[in-house]
Amino acid sequence: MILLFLELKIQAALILKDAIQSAGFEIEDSELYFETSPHADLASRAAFKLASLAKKSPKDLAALIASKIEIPDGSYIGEIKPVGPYINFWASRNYLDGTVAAILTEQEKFGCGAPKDKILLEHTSANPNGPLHVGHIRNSIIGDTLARILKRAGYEVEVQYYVNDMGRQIAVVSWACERFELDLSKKSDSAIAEVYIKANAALEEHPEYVDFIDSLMEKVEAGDVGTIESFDKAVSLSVAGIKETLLRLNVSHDKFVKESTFLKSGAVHDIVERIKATGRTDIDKGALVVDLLDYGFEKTLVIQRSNGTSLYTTRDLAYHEWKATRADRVIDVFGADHKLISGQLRATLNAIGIQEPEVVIFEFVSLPEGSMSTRRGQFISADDLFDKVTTEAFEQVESRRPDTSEEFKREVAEMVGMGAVRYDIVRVSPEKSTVFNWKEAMDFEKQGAPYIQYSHARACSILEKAKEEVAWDPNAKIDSSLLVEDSEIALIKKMALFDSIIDNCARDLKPHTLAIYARELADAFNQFYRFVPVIAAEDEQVRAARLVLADCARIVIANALDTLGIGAPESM
RNA sequence: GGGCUCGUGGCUUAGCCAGGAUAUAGCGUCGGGCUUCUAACCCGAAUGUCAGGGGUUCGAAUCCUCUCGGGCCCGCCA
Repeated sequence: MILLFLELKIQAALILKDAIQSAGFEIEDSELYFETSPHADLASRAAFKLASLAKKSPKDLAALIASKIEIPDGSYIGEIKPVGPYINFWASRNYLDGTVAAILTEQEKFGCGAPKDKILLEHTSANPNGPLHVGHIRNSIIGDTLARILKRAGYEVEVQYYVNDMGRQIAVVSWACERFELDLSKKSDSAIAEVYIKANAALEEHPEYVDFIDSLMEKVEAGDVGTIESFDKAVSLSVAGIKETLLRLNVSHDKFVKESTFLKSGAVHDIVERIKATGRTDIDKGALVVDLLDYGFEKTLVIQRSNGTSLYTTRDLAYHEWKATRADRVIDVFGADHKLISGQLRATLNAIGIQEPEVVIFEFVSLPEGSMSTRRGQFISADDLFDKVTTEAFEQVESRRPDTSEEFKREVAEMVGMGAVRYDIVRVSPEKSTVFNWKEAMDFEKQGAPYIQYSHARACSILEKAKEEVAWDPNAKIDSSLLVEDSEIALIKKMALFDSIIDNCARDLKPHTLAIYARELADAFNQFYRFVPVIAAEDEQVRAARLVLADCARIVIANALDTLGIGAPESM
């Protein structure tokens, strides 16, 4: 793994720190105040911070520090200049040439970090009471993109889907399957949703049926074989459909872990005992509750119903205990409705000395008519969205590339459509609640996934043509110092940022930053494409260098798309 | 009622955690660009009291506080 921008920053820090010390001041690494800036490749605001201490103006101080700067030979830093109170850093030719060389050497590994700890990441974990809807896939897309980012950053990542196979909703599903006829001509998860919606309507009309649902839950908890089988059957049908949907979204899980596992193993019982041993528990109207007041929670947390059965929370505690033993870090991606409960979960785990998960919260996706609900049948299924988007994409391919084969059109439509869905969701930062909008989701003109994919296809197209027309050899040695045009340099610098983007995303657990970077990278390539002739370059050496640059762009765009879980078509 | 969170041009959105150089980009609008490597592209223009008030600071979209508006949550659902 070769560091570029991250290395540039390290070198800049050393140089600046030495200069500040030569100027007679002490400063910590964390006080160098580096920032990326439109005015330079890297800028420092350290002069502002030292100003009051030094009793000098930031401007004078910046000039003083700059005058003490010594750049070692071979540095990634080429020039450092004070501009007003700022100390601006520009990259050297060495950095640009190093970037091109690193991309060629590392290819699809470009941007990867050093090997790190093991992370266990849980995402999606939607209840198996119907198909995934457009709210659930925000979880899947954020979770899957994070998993890809963390892997590229160097972590060993195991991804899990936690399957609720014994809660109240599942009891309703199981009851629904017996009471109403399943239409198995449909996709299995949709068939489940259909009877689940009917069952909920029936329960609302006849509240007396609720006792029966309760008895089902008690039977499962007691290990009644027939009831467990009936729950399992319903859950399997839903999960099979959910897996199909996730596969199409290019989202994968290493394990589907069932809640009931922890009841059967005795882990749920054991963890309740451990919590009791802390002296924090109490009986409130027959239910076992945990006092978490010292963790800032006014209300107690119920971990056992008055009839003695466990709750989702109880089983989730046991699940997290198990996860903590399998990895160095545990990360959960949850919807905003889990904010409070995940805080209580963390507090309880902390109270019994178990490693707490890091929780990534995303806000809800609602419909113009209100929030989505499987129970009420108010949702847009992910399958429906995928079908509509890929159908629209197919029409686009048909009109833009009429001479291509049916198979080509279908493949491109799938990549473009699904890419558009993933990009549209991942580009927005998780803390914003959004309203689903068909028009936005179907728009391929804006700078979304198709824009990035198109730039990749363009790069591939140049290279293909070069192989045919000028017998281009991708392995031929080139002189990258011939890449001197503004748009060439801007493209190289943008590519060099990839490692630090991955690093930042992995640290902050914020995948939208990568989405924005990918778009800017495509932007930089498109400008190069527009302003600089590659195959038609007059000088043969220059042409060879530009072809390599196009190849580098192809590699980095493909890596960025791959990390976003979006396909990179060679032609579209 | 209480807690958490969001509010940035007509619409969508970056920057906010770690306060500093003309506030990011897209869509839409207006104008320009295909005899040249795929125009799902590129270039230019107009559009902002960064929800509103108050405070901290040499300096606030960013920190604190209040108000308003949207979303989510508030013990035996998950």
